[in-house]
Amino acid sequence: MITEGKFSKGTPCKECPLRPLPLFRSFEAEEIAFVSRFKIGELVFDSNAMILAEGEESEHLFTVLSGWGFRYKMLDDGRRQIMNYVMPGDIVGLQGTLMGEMQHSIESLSPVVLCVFQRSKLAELYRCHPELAYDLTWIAAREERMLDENLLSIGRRSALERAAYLIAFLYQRAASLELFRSGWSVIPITQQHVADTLGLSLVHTNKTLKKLAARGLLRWAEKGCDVHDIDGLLAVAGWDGLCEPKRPLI
Amino acid sequence: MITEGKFSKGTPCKECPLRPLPLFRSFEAEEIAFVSRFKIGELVFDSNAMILAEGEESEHLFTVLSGWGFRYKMLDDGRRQIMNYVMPGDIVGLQGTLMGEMQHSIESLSPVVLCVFQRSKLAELYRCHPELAYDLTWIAAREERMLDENLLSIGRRSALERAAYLIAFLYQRAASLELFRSGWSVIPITQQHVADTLGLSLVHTNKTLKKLAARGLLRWAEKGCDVHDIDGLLAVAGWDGLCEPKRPLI
DNA sequence: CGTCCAATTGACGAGACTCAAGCCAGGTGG
DNA sequence: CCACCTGGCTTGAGTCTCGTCAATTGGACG
Repeated sequence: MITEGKFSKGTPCKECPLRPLPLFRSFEAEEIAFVSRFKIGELVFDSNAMILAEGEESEHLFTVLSGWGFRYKMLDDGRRQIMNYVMPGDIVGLQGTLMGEMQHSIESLSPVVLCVFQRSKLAELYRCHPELAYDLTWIAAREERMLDENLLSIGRRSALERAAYLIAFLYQRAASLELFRSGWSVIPITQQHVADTLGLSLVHTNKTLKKLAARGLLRWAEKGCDVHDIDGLLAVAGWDGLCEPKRPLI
Repeated sequence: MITEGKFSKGTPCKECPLRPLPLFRSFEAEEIAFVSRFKIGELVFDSNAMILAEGEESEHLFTVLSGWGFRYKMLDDGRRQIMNYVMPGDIVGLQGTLMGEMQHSIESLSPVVLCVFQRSKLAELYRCHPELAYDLTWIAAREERMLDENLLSIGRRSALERAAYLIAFLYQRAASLELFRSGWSVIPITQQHVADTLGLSLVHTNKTLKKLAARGLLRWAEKGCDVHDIDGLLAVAGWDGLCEPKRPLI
């Protein structure tokens, strides 16, 4: 379960596989040059590894280069709530970097590669690269927006709507990152993850997902959820779908 | 219900009544001078006024100078979820400023005064005042942290725990702003607000609050919730309480 | 004195939880 | 190669939390 990440030098930012995606805004050569100096290497994790733990003081700031993970908190008695999922391009450890101690944990759902940034250079980023500083705030505001949607879902949607919303949400985020190019559109989570995201029990989550499957909207596959009918899911959730403008990337 | 705010010139930032509070970090004269130029006036709202509406393009950025409000989203059929509450020192409209359209609405719970900032000067803030830019990111991260706690609560705590958590949370935030100096510690919300925050029905919320009242932890007063035993509430919620370091203020 | 809003209360049903088994695939060790 | 184990999915039964409906109270206000 808990694995230390392996450190390596990694790819230079100039050749970053994410930047060319249409999802991300374009970058000045100067910005990329700074980010290159900001980045001190990469960390590689297996599936089901603890990437960051609540209470930890994260020395660094990270960007997800590849893979899936999830961000969660736990109560003392073991109840777990998943707050959000992390995917390529997402920033990880910002809270810890800004405010000291991490208030949540992050685990991987698949092999994950993180870009590691030097915390001490953060001040330089704010001083010398206001556009990137702005981007950091923007990314924090984006996370807030996702949390708002999630909260709306858990607080006010029925179990069926919630489940449909979650799967549609994850599908759309992954699709916009072109993670499904291989033909398969499988989201690498277990039903326990779904339950802990939706605030439901595992048993009831299972029965709810069955209903969505019975309508032909999805199928539970070997290693996750296979989406069959994204429009159907959106309709059940009563959700317009993700509408993301071009995103920055640190 | 819906009221247009009234605009006025307002107090100069040098004499801001919030800054001297021990809760906020100290500021350089230069920073205050910039913020003074950044601020273009004040907006005053009555109780129960719509401060910002979902879908609106907010022309400006705001800081709450005084009063209480709440931030919420609605589903098409009228179900409402309150995401968080806004209190003095909180920034309002950042999402709208950064990303265009507002994705949530804000209403006042009491008379509210907002400081109005010129959106067009935001770039200058990032260019010339990296510490303030950093503060903006910090504040966004703080909001995220509150949302995380809230999500944990709604997803995984029982109705009684949730209610205790919410009241304790609001009480502590208000106390740290010294809003209760007058002797009264009344949180100006209705049970409908509590219900819409906790994701419960009004009836069940009422019964839950009665249980807390029966234990002597609070009392429902004329115009809100009167906290009697904050430690008792924290204990029921299984929560350590707010632990906030010195905060920035824009 | 009526009206309105918020709080309250009781009755009843639906949705969600817990408990308890069973199933199936993949991995491991003999 | 097979027996065993484990993790994740499935299912049924019984219980309880929580939602809905409906009616009432009580204070504030005109």
